[in-house]
Amino acid sequence: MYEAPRVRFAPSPTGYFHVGGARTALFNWLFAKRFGGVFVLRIEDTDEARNRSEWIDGICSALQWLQITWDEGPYLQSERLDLYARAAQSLFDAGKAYYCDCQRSEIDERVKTAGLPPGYDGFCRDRGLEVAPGRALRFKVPKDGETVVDDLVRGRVAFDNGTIDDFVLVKGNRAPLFVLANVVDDLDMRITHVIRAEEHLPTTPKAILVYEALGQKAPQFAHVPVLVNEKRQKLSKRRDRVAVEDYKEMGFLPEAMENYLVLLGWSPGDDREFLTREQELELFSLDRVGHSPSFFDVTKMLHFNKHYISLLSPEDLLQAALPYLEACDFWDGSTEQRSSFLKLAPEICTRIGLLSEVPSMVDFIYQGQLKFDEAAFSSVASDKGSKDLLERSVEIFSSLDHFGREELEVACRAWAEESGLSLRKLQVPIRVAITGKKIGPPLFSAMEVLGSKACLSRLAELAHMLTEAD
RNA sequence: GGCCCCAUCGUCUAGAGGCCUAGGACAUCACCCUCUCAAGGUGGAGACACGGGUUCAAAUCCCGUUGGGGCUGCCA
Repeated sequence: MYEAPRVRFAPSPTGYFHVGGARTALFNWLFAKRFGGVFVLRIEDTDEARNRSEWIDGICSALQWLQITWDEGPYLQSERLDLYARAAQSLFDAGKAYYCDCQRSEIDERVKTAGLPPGYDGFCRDRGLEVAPGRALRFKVPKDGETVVDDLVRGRVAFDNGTIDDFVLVKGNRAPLFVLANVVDDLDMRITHVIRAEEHLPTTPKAILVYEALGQKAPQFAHVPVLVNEKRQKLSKRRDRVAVEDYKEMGFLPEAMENYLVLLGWSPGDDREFLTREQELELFSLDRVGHSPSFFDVTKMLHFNKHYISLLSPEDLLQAALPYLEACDFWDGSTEQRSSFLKLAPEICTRIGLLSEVPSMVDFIYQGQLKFDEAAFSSVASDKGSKDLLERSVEIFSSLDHFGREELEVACRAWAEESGLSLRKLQVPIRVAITGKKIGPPLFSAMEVLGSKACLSRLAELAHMLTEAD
């Protein structure tokens, strides 16, 4: 369908990696890979406020984390300035652009007194100004006709040239602006398809005009809908949680985030939601991209995360949870610790939504001095039967030949039977004694992993504490 | 203000004129399962913004209205 397209993802370094950017990058990547094309990474750092190497590293590592790999780049626009300067010069020489020394305030004032709509009034268009410090280079937009964007997702969008101001190509300090650098680079990098957020649609006719002025053919455009917040506004750093890094830190798995993101504005056309990369590659197409903005819904993304976490092998869960474990003072990463973690892993991977929840599920195994959840402790303490239950449990468990989950369960069921208590009721104080909490992995598995010695002493200890409290 | 885009359950979406008394998923509610919590299972509630056309037939096509959003910078 498309022959070896060349696409690019061209983020501007802002100090964090925006989820909307991640989605755009993903669509570009999928499109390129689907048709055997090339994915180029280009950093748009022409604005001096946006060029810091650690920000660029941040973009790269976030992309890598999401498994979005680039074939070329990262190219830095800040290192390609001469290219833009040459293009600007040729535009000026051809009479397609002119220098302007107007200050913003002057323009605003003129426009206001003339009762014109806000924007540039073309004051310098015919003044024949030469290049000089402080003078910006503006593009001479044709007065008549229209510029059409044949958008791959939106169809034909026409703009009246009369509504487009003479925009700035090069700043007074010689720095190129977005439209210029963007066009020059897309040309130089032989980009065939520009897949980007819809917010760029209104500036696309400007870009097309520049391509034409340069005597070149414009690439194909595809504008994908933006991501919005619950108030349906474009996601912004100020008011919304937009950094991919934040979600990584919260404990989202990259595959969960990627899978969630691909479904924002695109669908495979059937009821499938959990998709592998292979399936996405097989199914992705621009004409299945929707036209309306999507709400970035963390709750639904959490659902994907739960799913992918539940699929993790014990080893993979450990690996993924390591950063959270290592932040805990009880974790030393010893072989013993790892092996008991691995034993309990199958029980915890269906019980958490975020990797950051892992420590609270396993901490009881590693704490020398068990930390009790306050509410859990007081609910056990307030129940008069707790102490007897605990003392009795020590007797029962210490007589076991083998301290395994099955034996523990059999013993407890028999005990419940004879005492007339439900298994559910009976396990409450035991669970709190063992794990310090009311919720957690299945009790008998937890006990098996902890081992008989520690279990028995914790049981006795809590019983003792309740005695003292009396 | 001007230009542009958008419009199916609360949310993400399926739907490319009859298959739609509109399907799925998340969230939500109920029930089942159950050693806690999850997971899983079953079921419920829940949408074509409005008004005109076109057509034998419209969620699907056209026009308008309304609503939302984006752009309008010597940011990208």
